[in-house]
Amino acid sequence: MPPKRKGAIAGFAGSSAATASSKRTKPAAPVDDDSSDDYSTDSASEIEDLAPPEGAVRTKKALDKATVNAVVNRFTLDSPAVTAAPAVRTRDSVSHLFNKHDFAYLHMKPDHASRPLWINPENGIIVLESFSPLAAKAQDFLTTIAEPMSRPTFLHEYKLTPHSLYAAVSVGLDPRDIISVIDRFSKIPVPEKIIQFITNCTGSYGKVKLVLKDNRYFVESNDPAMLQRLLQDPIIGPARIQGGDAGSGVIKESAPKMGALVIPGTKNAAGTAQLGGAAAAAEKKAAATAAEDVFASVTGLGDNDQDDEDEDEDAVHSFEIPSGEVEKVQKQCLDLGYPVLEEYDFRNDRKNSNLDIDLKPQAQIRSYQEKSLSKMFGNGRAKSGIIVLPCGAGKTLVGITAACTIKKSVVVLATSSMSVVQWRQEFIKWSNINPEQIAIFTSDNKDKFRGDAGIIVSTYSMVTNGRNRSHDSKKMMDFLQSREWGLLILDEVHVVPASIFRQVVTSIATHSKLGLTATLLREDDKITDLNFLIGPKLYEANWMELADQGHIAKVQCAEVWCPMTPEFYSEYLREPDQRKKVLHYIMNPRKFQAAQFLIDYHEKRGDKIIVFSDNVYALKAYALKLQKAFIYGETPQSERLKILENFQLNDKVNTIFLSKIGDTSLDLPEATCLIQISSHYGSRRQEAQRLGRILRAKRRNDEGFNAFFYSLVSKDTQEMFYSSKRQAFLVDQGYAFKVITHLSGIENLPGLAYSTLAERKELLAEVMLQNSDAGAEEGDDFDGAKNLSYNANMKKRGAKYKRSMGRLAGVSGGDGMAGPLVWRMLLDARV
DNA sequence: TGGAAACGAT
DNA sequence: GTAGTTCGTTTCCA
Repeated sequence: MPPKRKGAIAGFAGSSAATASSKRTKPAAPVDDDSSDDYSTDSASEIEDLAPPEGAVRTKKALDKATVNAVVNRFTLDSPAVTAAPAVRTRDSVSHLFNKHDFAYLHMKPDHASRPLWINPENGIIVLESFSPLAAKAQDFLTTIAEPMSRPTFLHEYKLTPHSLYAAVSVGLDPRDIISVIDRFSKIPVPEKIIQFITNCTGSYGKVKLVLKDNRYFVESNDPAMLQRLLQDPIIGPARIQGGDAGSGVIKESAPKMGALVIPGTKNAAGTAQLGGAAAAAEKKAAATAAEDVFASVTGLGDNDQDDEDEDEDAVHSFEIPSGEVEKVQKQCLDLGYPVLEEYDFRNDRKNSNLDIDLKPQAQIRSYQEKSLSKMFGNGRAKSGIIVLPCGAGKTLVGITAACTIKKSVVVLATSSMSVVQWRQEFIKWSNINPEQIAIFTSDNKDKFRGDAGIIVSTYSMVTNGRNRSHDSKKMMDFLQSREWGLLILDEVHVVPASIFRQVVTSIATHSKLGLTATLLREDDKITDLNFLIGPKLYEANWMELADQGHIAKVQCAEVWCPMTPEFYSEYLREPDQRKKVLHYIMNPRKFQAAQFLIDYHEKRGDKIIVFSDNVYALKAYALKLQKAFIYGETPQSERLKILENFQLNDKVNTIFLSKIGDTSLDLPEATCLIQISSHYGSRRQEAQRLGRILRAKRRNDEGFNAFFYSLVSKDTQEMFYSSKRQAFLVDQGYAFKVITHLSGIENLPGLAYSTLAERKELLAEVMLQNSDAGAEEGDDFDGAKNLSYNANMKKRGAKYKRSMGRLAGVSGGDGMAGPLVWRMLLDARV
């Protein structure tokens, strides 16, 4: 997978450190070696230079990867060496690393050193040298046509996928131009296979459209043969509604004309919008969206207006499908290679009344927000899709701006009732919407908005609730489903693929959908469903870039390795029950000491600290021992508020402990330091979300960082494995996790807990008592038989997975697609 | 206000 | 191909 090597090995806050990457077991994903074509002649001494610091754990895989990347960096930074490299590979100490990913046969262009891209001819993976002077331009282009996979310091990795190419065509790029731009940036001529791939993927895009008319869905195409093909499909055919007037016939219409458009808040914002026709020229300019600008700047091409003319002549053919079948049909079309295009020509929608909404003048859109919106409104119509921005980067404002552009009724869905209230407040803060026209639909508020058009903010569970509804709720749902909406904004869109929540997409009739999230990640394989549930990913911001530009905080991430004390470790090893092992490594006294030390250290520096513990027992134990406030699920609302208020305003309260309640569902005051003592398996999303809690912090700036993120891990336990899994997403975003093996000065901390054996034994006894309590409860349970079979299952699994360990271990760290089961298997295999 | 039920993520 | 656990959320109802 990605080049995991992230920057120099450096000290951290006065403690001995090594980069986490040096011990990561990353898989031999096919990507690894792509960019490594011609440097096999490198000498063995290079490898020795990279030997890990004394004491760091390092697997062979990791060594290989670090070596490869180092060699890449070496060569690409040092162009004379590249030029000197013979085209024919010689047998040496590193040749074997490349295996079948040896691309030495490819001919590099004479001036390859000044070009920033490598392309893998086999799988469409593109590696960008981010230190190239052309990198910024290349990056803009690549984010449009390819999927970002990993963006650490020196080498960024992108992948050409059908979805990314669909998205590229949908913002108006032409396949020939895509190929010619890649060719311009590439060190090697674009491989034939890649050209084929791009042509194939883009050729079928846009031929099939899904259109909502009068609350009915139609599949449309200019090409009758295409519709015939779809109707013959065993899944799509039967879904068709037969006999309806519009359903059976051919509807002739002229395609809507492409129009210029100003996204409110961008550049001259509300100003030009009000000038009307006078500012037509300026409008035209603004409509040449960021994507086109980038494109034009590298190609000299850019104006594709001619294409519209022939469209106008074409008749549009269509058939109707029921709303319940929309998801199925969309998925099937995608599988057939004819992705369904969903666009909303909102400016020519005369049927649905307009909503009076504009951005307030003080709402200034940042460049990346503008860029993401230009992907959505690239051709004057609203495209359905997903925008990915890190926490704190202003996702809400993007959604509001989209609403202000479309100016039709909007539904906003969020995960919790708290964020529903926030969405409404933000709408009122950033736009001139009449507060009476924006209504909240939750369990304790079911008012409608005033007038013909308006905004409704609700939760996913409110809309999907299948059980009996209260009377008001039913009335409100009828209202929601009885009308057409211009835009559906889906906050935290990564939750939508869940079996119940995905219903929202079809149960609300909307012309366009905008999904927003910071972490387009799930630990199951359902995230790709969003491609047909919502639409393509329109934009994904680069976290590091935003941090460099000062839009989000710069965070120093560290993993603190806490050795197990002997008495805890032997109990940990002795304990057969997986679930009970957990408490041993979370309650590890050395981990507690590390937490105590770090809290002390950062409180003295004036930081506000949040400590996360997913495990409630540990949460309470730590917080009580350290005499800090804590919040978890059972904490009553009033107390939550009291604690948060104190945390924000009281100089004496600088540390709070939170359960996973803090991941999403609390509105946290600004913190500058985050310590994680226990977490939920290998959830990459949780890790990213927690980090997001300090991304707003920009107040402090010490050693170049605004905030600190520590993850406390008990050494030589399962936790190490989960921890590396969890970090994968952030590492791909370019974050470097420093490994701290020793916190200097910890021995001298006055009042250090558990420094005597007696204290540690007492703690151990408590932990074991807690565990046996949990066990007793289970025993009392009538479901004893179920438990038995579960345990028996686990045993069987253990045996099975041991056999396949070698192969699976290769998959573990890296392609990010390994499901939870695979991790469990690995755990069983390793322990 | 509190409990029950259902659901989500792992 | 599937269940496993725990803690969180939401809803509605008494």
